[in-house]
Amino acid sequence: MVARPGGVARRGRPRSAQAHAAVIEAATELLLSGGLRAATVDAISARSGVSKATIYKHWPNRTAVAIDVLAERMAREVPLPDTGSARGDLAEQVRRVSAFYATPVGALYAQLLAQTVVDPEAGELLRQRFLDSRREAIRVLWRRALERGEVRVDVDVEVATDILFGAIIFRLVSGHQALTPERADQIADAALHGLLR
Amino acid sequence: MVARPGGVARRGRPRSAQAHAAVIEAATELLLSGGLRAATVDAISARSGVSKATIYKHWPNRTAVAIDVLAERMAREVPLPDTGSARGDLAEQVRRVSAFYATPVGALYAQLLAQTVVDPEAGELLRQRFLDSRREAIRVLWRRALERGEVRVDVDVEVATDILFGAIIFRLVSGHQALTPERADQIADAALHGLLR
Amino acid sequence: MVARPGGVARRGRPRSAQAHAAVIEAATELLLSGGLRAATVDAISARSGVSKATIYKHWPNRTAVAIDVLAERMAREVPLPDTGSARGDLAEQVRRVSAFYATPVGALYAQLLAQTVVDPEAGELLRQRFLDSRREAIRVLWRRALERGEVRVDVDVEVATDILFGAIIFRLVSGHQALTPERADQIADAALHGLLR
Amino acid sequence: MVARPGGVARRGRPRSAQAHAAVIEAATELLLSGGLRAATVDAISARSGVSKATIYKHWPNRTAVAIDVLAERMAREVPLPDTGSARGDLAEQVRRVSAFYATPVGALYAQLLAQTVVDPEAGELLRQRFLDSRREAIRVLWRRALERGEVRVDVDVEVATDILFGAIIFRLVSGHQALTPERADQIADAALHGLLR
DNA sequence: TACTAAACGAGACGGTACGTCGCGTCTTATT
DNA sequence: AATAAGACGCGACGTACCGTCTCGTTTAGTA
Repeated sequence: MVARPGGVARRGRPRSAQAHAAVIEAATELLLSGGLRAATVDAISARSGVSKATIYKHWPNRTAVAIDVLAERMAREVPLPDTGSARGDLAEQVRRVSAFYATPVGALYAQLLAQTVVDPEAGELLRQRFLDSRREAIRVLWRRALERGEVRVDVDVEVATDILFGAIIFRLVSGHQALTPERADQIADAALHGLLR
Repeated sequence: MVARPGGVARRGRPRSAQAHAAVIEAATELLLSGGLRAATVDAISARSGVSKATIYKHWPNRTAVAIDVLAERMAREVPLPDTGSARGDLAEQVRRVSAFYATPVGALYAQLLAQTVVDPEAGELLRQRFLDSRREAIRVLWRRALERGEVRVDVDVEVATDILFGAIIFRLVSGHQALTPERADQIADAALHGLLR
Repeated sequence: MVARPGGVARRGRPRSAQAHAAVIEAATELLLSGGLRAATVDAISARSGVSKATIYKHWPNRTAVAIDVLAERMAREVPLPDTGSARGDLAEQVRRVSAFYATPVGALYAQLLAQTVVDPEAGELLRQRFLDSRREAIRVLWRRALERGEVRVDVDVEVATDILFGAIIFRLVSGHQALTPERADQIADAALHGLLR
Repeated sequence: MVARPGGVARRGRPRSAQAHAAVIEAATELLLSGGLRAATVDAISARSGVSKATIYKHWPNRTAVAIDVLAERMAREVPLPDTGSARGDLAEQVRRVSAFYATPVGALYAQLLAQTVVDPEAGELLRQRFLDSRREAIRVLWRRALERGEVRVDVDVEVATDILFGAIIFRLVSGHQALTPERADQIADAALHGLLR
């Protein structure tokens, strides 16, 4: 039998990994073009050619699909910096994260964060698949800075993380002002001022 | 005859203030007991005795009703402090806001903030009816502090606001740790450390 | 001051004949262009500039307005024939009625007849304002024919009327075939064949 | 594998015959107790336990459901007569149809006929699912009578059908007089008088 | 010339039903 | 035995008319 033009998936049994990838791809496109709203299970199914039942076998709900899309993108696009100084590393990380959030994928993160509040299970999932590893990365930077004696000993690392990134998240979520690189620098400066020795 | 204060005389039967109030009351109850999810237009209509059509004449959608509920509560429950010092006022405000967010109504705010991201119109409305006035309150405190020479001149008030409340919002929205009064104090301390002279 | 015909002098502002006429005109336009469906009270009000409340003071419901429109048109457009023979008169009347029903106003009649079945009050009204006078006209023709000895004595006039016009109504209402003049003639011929001596 | 009788094998879950039947049953009850008015889609859904969405997948609107109810009843309750003579068959059929229309289901037919006029799509459906087969039955009787030489050759079968049943329909729809068996006989007699040789 | 009562336009109101959408589950035929 | 196709119950959406009900504004007749 001749292969189909365009490499369209064949129907039938041997398709599991392929179906998974097709869903992620279709979901990514929908999420980037129309946001979380547009990525309905029906739409993903129609676009990917994967049946709804199969999607529900791979993920518990549509939010979980979106979280997978986000986690994959974030890991790929925002690696940890190492500039040699705590101030430099932390400021650079704020800048990178801020830049990432300004992209369409960043907007997706805000939408997922939002979903979290209404749907606790999605929240747990988002934390597991995404947030925890990001916070852990900050803990590494902070520990490094502590060893170098660059930061205040009396400030908890969790509080520090909240302060450094909370302002950015706030801006991202509430949308009262744009999240420009300049703003990100100002925020990093002012926040670090209270955290460094 | 004197023209009405603030407007032309409207023709036709005026909107029923009673219906409006009944909707707000029913919505409040539903929001507090079941969150944003439970406050469907059908449910509000059934509980308030106000018809769906009327609700849709007063508000564009259910989110707008919830925003009105929130705005009313927040205005009533979180007045501006005046302790005599900038540090005191700002720290006290962070504490109050944080305490408010820990209540069921505060949880509602998080849910609305969430909705905002998915629904830009709701975002605009939330900013108009709620956020702008809260931020304006902070600006007043900041200006007072500037006059007293207590805060850094080179920090923009918008950045300061983001830092002071962003961390709280972050915690509220992402739910990685509980928002206790102690945490609120720590956050206020560390953040203010970077903002005061 | 002259006493009003048939009534006490009424206090207050008299009913506006102009409003009445405007409603009839707007309703006629709506009925002819979009049928009974389109002639909603809201639409009539908007088009005529007469308020809904006023319309409901002049008529009990929208069907009553349509009946008035129909009655006025029918009376104006289909007078009784007098050709000199029973066969001629009756056949001519079948032809005229049939031609009238083929017009847009005739279609309206079918729609009202239909409404009748669902809404008994409308049925009573339609019979009073419209049907009774039409049937009475046939009775006159029939009596004339009886005197001339042209029709069967053993056939009840009501039955005769049903047969003569029922076929046309059937066609009009069920729409299985068009109501052409030729068909009307054929129907008149075949039906009269069973009624004449 | 052998192709299915009358069609290609359909993919996916087949439509539930059970749901279909439940809708028909619930609709029948509602129609008989409260007429076309009472048979709203919401009510049918509630009574049958079948969701609105499913009902709308099986039928385009509520009128179509009622038409199916009617067609099923009529086919079951009014079989074609065969008395041996054309006069007998046709007269008997007029009597049977007339008796059927006098029942609550008959009243439903009138209401549907009514709906038809306002809603052309419903009209087409009613003709397809109901009227055409009834008229075909008459054509069979007429042909049989023609072969026996009992009816006039110069009368079209469509015209004959209109005359025989139009009077009954007229009475049914306009409600000017009751549709008694005696009247039905008189109508059959007078009408046939003009159609027989 | 006022007064007053009814009718008026504008439009809000409670109510009922509409037809649609998305969810997450299920059933059948296919491969 | 995993899939695609797609039907299903559920619940909510936002809209359309219905007929009723305020409002503030004419418009005549009455005092």
